[in-house]
This record gives sequence, structure tokens and C-alpha cells, in this order.
Amino acid sequence: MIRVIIAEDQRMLRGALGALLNLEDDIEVIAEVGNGEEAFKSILSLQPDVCLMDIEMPIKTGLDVAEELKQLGSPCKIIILTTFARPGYFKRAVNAGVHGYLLKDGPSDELAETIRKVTQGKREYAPELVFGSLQEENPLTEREREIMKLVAEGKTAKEISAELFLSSGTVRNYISEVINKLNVKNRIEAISIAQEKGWL
Amino acid sequence: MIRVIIAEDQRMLRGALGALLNLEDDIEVIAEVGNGEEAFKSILSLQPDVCLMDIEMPIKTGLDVAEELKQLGSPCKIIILTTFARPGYFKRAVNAGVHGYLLKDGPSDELAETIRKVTQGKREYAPELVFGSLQEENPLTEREREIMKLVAEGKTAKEISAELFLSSGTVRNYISEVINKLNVKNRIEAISIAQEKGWL
DNA sequence: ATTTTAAAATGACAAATGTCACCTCATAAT
DNA sequence: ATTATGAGGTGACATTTGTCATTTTAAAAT
Repeated sequence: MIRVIIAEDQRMLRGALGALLNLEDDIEVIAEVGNGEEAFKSILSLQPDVCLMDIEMPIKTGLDVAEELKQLGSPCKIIILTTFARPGYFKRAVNAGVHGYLLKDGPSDELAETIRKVTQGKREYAPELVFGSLQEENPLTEREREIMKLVAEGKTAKEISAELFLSSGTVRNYISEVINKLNVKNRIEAISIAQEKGWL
Repeated sequence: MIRVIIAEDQRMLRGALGALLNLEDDIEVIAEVGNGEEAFKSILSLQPDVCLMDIEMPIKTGLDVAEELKQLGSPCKIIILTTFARPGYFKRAVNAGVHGYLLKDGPSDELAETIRKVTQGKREYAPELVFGSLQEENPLTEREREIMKLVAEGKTAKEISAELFLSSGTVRNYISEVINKLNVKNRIEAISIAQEKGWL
């Protein structure tokens, strides 16, 4: 019997996946949790074979949990299940030694099969990620992201400069640089693109 | 036997819900589709009793579909299933005569029960929406929304004026009016607020 | 028939934005 | 010791943006 924990903050999906997996004779869902911290705790206490884990969850992300478990040398196999095909996420997940990385856009009927493979030590990654077409790498520096987030809230260069203890000229230089990098014509388009790609 | 169609663009959730509902003896999932247009077509051709429908889907939103079906006088009961508790969405849904409005954050085990109630003509709305703050109404006119959508893409007043056959001064007047209505200081903040409230 | 209202336009003005060339300073690399 | 490199800065300039008062026109409302 393969013992599984599901960590996913959207209740409807969590419940549905639980029901779906419980249909399989060789799989048993022993817990369903809604945030990263609970996931971490219940993996330690219940010692499941596999944890199906979302990335964006309250308190701790799934990647945080995976990294901490790796440090502790936990034998629990992690399968990341997320909406996001961002290369940054994927890279971090692979480094954290996760055994699977699936997309919520993928088919639900292969899920059980993936769980079985993973318990045998195999690894399974969504083909979209392994082959090309991974979303572009975030080209913005930390500082640029920080500033663009404030820009996206509608703050002016002057306000941002006061908040970050810079001159307003410097802020405008940063924004200008971002506009240039993203190859767009103004800050609003830059916001629009950056948000769409998840770079913000 | 209650015949159900599921319209949801996230495959994993769609598949899992399908499996979940097929467990019930009195419910049969006769189709699963991934966008609004397919949903519309298959409701007309397959004549299901109930359609479980997401709002944000490719091509057509679930609300668009619900409204068109109402016009045609379709007997199919619609249950909206969405992440978003926006009052604008909810109100539009009620006006379109939908029989249910559930949140993806809600429990999955009441889903089958809701479907049964709805087929009996009852209506079921997520309590978060019925009680508590069905807050602010969208204060923007059709024209203002149209312009703000373009503004949010980073288009300049001049570009928008060319696209809508207006003068750029008029466009700026509209934007100014929106900024005033939303009580913010510039177009970017206006975008930020309007998107947050789902007014866009 | 007259008044209201809404959509669209104009012109003028101050403020904010985007660009660019060039400067300073500290730290890392050679 | 010298050279990049990167974070931060300045000043100048042309555009764009935001505001406002005022006008025109057509469609509704009275």
C-alpha cells in the first residue's frame, strides 16, 4: 500500500484528488493539508511514502518544504504539482531532489501511475519542462524587481525614491533600464509583460 | 441519472472532479471540456441536466456562456465553480440565472449534493457571497472599461485614440475621469485597483 | 419644444516620464 | 596597480500624462 499525503491549498482540488487517488487499490491517502507548515509536520509524523505538493501555499511554499526535508534526509518522495511552468521553480525543485514535477494543466489519469513510478525510485517530470519551451528566465535584477513592484502599485518615481532612499533620477534610470530590457515602450507595458511572465 | 458536463480549463481539476462525480450512482459525467466555446456547443448538443462551469476559461468565459444559454431559454442548470469571490462576477451570474455559485476554496464533498439540489430547482450559493460584503459595484462605464483595458496593456493615449477613433485628448479625459472616480493619483494605480477589484 | 444628459473634442498648463551622456565611488578581477 | 564592473547619481531634453474649463452634438426625458 502506498501511503500518500496531499498538500494543496485549494480545497476543491485537494478533495477531488484525494477521492481520485483513493480509488486505486494500492494507494491510500493518509492526510490532506492546506499549507506548507502542516505538510512539513505531517510528513515528519506520518512518514508517508509520497507527498503530492503544490508550490504556492500559505506560510511555506512547497519548495521550502522540499528543501527542508532534503536537509533532514527524509525518505519521503516529493511530487510537485503546480500551475506554474517557471524554469526558476523547476530548477529549484530539481535541486531539492524532488522525484516528480507535474502541471495542473496536465491529465489527471496519469497521476496514480506517476506515484507508483516514483515509489520505485524513478523520476517523472512534465515533458513541457524537460524539453524546450520553458518560460523565459527572469531577466530582472533584484533591485529592478523591487522597484517594478512599487511601480505596479502606481507609485511615482519620487515616492519610490523616498521609500528606498534613492534619488528620483536613479529610480527613473532603473525603470528605463527595465523598459529597455523588456523591449517595451513605457512602464505600464513593462508591468503588463512582467506580471504575465510571473517576473514580478 | 443526472447527466453532467464539466467545463474547466485546468485539466487536473477537471479530471479529478469528473472521477469524483462518477463515483456517485445517480450522477453521470457525459463530457469534460476545457473552454467556453466547447462548453456552449456541447450543452446544446448533449442537453445535460447540469453544467459545472469555471468562469475564467479560454475563448469564452463561463459567464458569457451562461448568459447566452439564458437567452436561448436552455433548461440546463448552471453551477459556477470559480476561485473568485468577486461581487461583480457573482452579481452577473445571478442575473444570468445560474442555479449555483461555488468557490474552489470550498469543500469537494458537498459538490454532489449541490448538483442534486440544483436539479430539483433549488439554488445554492457559497455563503461567503450571500452574506458578507457583496461590496463595491463597478463604478466604471463601458467606455471607461474599454479604455482602461488598453491602458493596462501599456498603450499610450495616442495609440488608444487611433484604435478607438477618438482624439487623444478625449482619451485622456476618460482616463482622468477614471482616476478621479477611483480616487487614485495616476493611471497605474487605477489599473492596480481596478484589476484587484475585478472591474477590468 | 425644451431641458438634461452623455459622449466627444479642444486648448492650455504643470507635473511626471523616458532617454542619454556623463560622473562618483567601492569592490572584485586581472 | 590597473581595470572592469555595478550601484548610485546629475542634469538636460522632448514626450506624455493629468487637470480643467469650455464647446458641440445627439439622444433621452420632461
